[in-house]
Formats: sequence, C-alpha cells, structure tokens
Amino acid sequence: MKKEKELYRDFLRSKNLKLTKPRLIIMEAVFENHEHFNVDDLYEQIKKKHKNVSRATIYRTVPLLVESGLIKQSLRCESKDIYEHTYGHENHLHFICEKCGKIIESGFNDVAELIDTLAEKENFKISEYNLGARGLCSDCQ
Amino acid sequence: MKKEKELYRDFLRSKNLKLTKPRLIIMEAVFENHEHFNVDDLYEQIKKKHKNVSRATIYRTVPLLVESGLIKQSLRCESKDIYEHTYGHENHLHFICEKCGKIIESGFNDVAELIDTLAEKENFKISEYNLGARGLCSDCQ
DNA sequence: ACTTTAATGAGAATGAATCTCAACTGCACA
DNA sequence: TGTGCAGTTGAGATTCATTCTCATTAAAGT
Repeated sequence: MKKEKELYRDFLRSKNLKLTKPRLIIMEAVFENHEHFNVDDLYEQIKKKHKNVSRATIYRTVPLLVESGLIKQSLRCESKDIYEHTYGHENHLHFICEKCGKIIESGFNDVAELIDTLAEKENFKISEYNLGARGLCSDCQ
Repeated sequence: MKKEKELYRDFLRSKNLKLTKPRLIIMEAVFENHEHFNVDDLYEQIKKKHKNVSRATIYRTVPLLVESGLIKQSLRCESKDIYEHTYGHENHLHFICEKCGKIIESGFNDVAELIDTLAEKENFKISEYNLGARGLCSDCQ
C-alpha cells in the first residue's frame, strides 16, 4: 500500500493534478480489499467511513487510477464496468462461468508471449491485454 | 447466406420460436455486409429498406442470433455493445487502437490451443474465446 | 493568509438497453 | 381457406450506469 500511494502521488504530480482528500480516500478504498470491483461497490464501501464522497467524484477518479496504471478495466458484469488491480498483480486471464458468474483466474505468461509476437507482426504496441473465455466452470457443467 | 438462413430457421424451430418477418429482416441485415456492428447500425440499415422494424425488436432479436451461434458479442465501443459474425469466420483476436479505434484482427490458433490447456487444468469448458489487447496501431504510435 | 485555479457534491441530463401492453401475426388444425 | 391462440411486435415509457453542470470549496504556490 505504501508503494501504490507513492506511485499515485507521483502520477498526479506529473499531470499537475491536485492531491485532494477525495482522491486519497478513493484510492485507499480501492486498495483496501477488492480484487474486482465496480463504482457502486466503491461508493458503498467509502460511505461507511466517510460521508460526502459523491459518486460523480468516484466516476471522475477511477479513470485516473487506470491511467496511473494501478488498476485496469476488466470485464463488464451486470452491465456495469468493473475494474481490477494491476499493480503488484501478475497479468492473468479470466475464465468466466456463464451459469454462476464465477471468475477463475489463470496463468498468462506463455499466452502473452504468443500475443506479443502477433502484435509485432502488425506493428501494434500493446498497452493492455484483454484475455479470457466464457464457458462453464467445473461445478456448473 | 443460404446456410446461415437455414441454421437460423432450424434454431428458431428447435426453440419453438416463430419465423416472423422482422426476424428474417434483421438476420438478412446482419449478413448483408457488417463484420462488426451495433444495434444502432442495424436499425439505420434496416430503416432504409423496411419501415417499421423497431429498435426494441432488434434488441430482442440480436440475442437470438447470438444464441444460434451466428454472431457473438465482441468488444464494446463508444459504450455500445458490438457484435461480430462467427459463422464462417475463423476465430481471431482483436488489437484495438486506443487512439483511432481501428480494430486489427490477427491469427488465433496457437493462442487458442494454449488457452485450452489452461482451461483443462481448471476443468473449465470454454464456449467462447474473448481475446484481444488494447494499444496503439502502427499509424497512431 | 491570499489568490488563483482546479476539484467537489448534488442533482440534472444523457443514452443504451429493457420493459409494458395493446394490437398483430405465424402456424397448427379444422 | 378460415379460425383461434400463443408468441411477437411497435411505440413509447422506464430503468439505470455514466456523464455533465454549476455553484461552492479547497489545494498549493506566493
């Protein structure tokens, strides 16, 4: 959590953005526990400790966290955008169960390597992988 | 187009769904040209030839086309769901340019194989791959 | 402290997707 | 070919995530 905070500070400074209370509260909430979360989750979680952080501010701050590389947009779920940590987390791919909604994370490195070579062929510079598959988990088959 | 139509017919029959005029019009529009499309594209395209196919009906019909295996949900773009053909199209992965929005399609088989083995480990039955990466295309770098 | 300028909160606005319901239409059967 | 009925449709209303507006507030350099 120490490192994340510093990275975030540096990012804001580098963009001439102010280190405001809401921005800190939101980033702390993000790193408190969630692996995957959406804006609503965040809002509810923050409301418990701090009054007066509005949804609008969360919607405005999340893209900053994405841009800073601390989180990234992940799958959509129940027609909400959902996000996941990237800092300190290995890249991984998602298997999403179509029946129970469970998300299984799996290794990644070999896949990424393969995709890198494909991207190279197209002269495409990858900034973010988006890899997964839908189907049925072992419980639901 | 012959085959698609038959598959669609069979699918509807197998589900005890009626082969109505709007359902035919929509499926014909889908297979007329688009590689990638959203509901709005479809609506505009259909309006040119046929009056009176409502958006609601398109929203109701697209999931049928998905379920029948003729199309699948693809990336989201401009906060709209977008779809792509699957019937008669090799699986592929998408490189999406974050600047100009261009979608580059690239090979797939090796990646799919790799992912299959990962899925096997988790005892997960894949029904649909979802593979891509965001970044910058050669023109936008 | 003061000033400037960006950031915030609250609620209004937007817009894709879904729902409602009266009118309509495939389609099975006579 | 006509009849009945359950599934479908069109049009507009509704929902709900996300974005916008704007008056108020608060960082941060001086």
